[in-house]
Amino acid sequence: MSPEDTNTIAENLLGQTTGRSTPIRLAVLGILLAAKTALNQQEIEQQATRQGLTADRVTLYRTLDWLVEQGVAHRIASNDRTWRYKAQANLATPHAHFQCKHCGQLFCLEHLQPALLVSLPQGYQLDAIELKLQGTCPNCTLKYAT
Amino acid sequence: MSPEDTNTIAENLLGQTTGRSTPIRLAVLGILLAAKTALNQQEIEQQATRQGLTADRVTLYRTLDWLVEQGVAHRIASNDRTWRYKAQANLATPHAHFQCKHCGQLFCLEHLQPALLVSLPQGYQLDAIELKLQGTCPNCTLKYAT
DNA sequence: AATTTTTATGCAATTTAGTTGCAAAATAAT
DNA sequence: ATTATTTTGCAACTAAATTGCATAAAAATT
Repeated sequence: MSPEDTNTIAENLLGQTTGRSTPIRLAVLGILLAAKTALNQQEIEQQATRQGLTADRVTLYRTLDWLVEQGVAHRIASNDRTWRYKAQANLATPHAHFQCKHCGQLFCLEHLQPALLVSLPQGYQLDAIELKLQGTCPNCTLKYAT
Repeated sequence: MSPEDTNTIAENLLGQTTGRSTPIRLAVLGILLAAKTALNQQEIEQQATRQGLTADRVTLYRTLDWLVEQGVAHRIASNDRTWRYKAQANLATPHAHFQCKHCGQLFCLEHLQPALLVSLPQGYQLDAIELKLQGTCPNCTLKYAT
C-alpha cells in the first residue's frame, strides 16, 4: 500500500468515528495501516519519529485505545507482554493472528477467519473470538532451516 | 478435585519433569490443578499464603516459568496485562479459554479443542493454536441479566 | 561420611509497559 | 470574539516482571 493510499484510507476511517480527526490520530492510523505486522507503542513511536512527528508516549497510548474503541484498529496480546496494534482498510473483519517464536513478529492472517464449530457450555455468552497461532514465520523458516 | 487428589496428581506430574520436586513447586502445581480458573502470580501467592506456605515473588515467577517449560502448566495472556496460569491432570491437552469481560475470570474450556480447518499461507510453520473467547461468564450472565 | 557440584530459593535493586491527574493547547460551538 | 469541549503534554506514579548475586538445599562424587 502506498503512503498516499494509507493516508486516504486513514482519513476515511477517521471520518467514520465520533471525535476529531487530528494529525496524531491520522498519522498513527496510517502507520497501523501501512505496517506489515502488528506494532506496539514503542515501535509506533519510532515510526512516527521517522516521519517527523513527535507525540508524547501517553498520547500514543490514548490514541491507540481510542482507535480500538472506535473500531478502526484492533489490539492483540503479544508474547513479550506488550499490546500490539494493527489496522486494515476493510474495517475489523475478524481474523486470526500468527506470532513467530523466533523474531516475535505478529502477522494478521486476514484470510483465516475464526469460527466456532462446537458450542459453548451452558451460560457462556460469546462476544468475540481470538485465534492466535504460534510457530515460525516464512523468514525465520529460511533462516533456521536445518 | 479433593486436595489429596491434586497433591497426588501434582507429584505424578512433577515426576515426569527433569528437575527437582520441591515443596514450592508441589504447592504451586497443586494450586494450579485445584483452581477453577487460571490464576496470576498475585493470586497464586495469596493462595499459597492461605495454605501456610510463604514463597518469594521472584521464586513464584521462576516456578511458574519452569512449570510451563516442563509442560505441566500453561500460560494465557489475560486482559489485565498479567499472565495467568493453569494446570490439569491430563497433561496439556490443547483447549480453548474463555475470559469474562465483567469479572475478568479466565476459564479453561477443556472440551473445546481448537483445530485448524483451513491451511496456513505458504512458509508458516505451526507449533500451537491459541483460541481465546471473550464474553460473559455464567455467573455474570445471571448478575447482569436484563 | 565428608566434600564437591548442581540446582533452587531469597533479597535488593532495576526495568519497563502502562496509568492518572492536571494544566495548557487546539478545535468546535455559540 | 467568547465560551465550551476535546485533545495533547508533562510529571509523577503503579505494578508486573526481570536481573544479579548470595545463600540454602539437594544430589553426585570421592
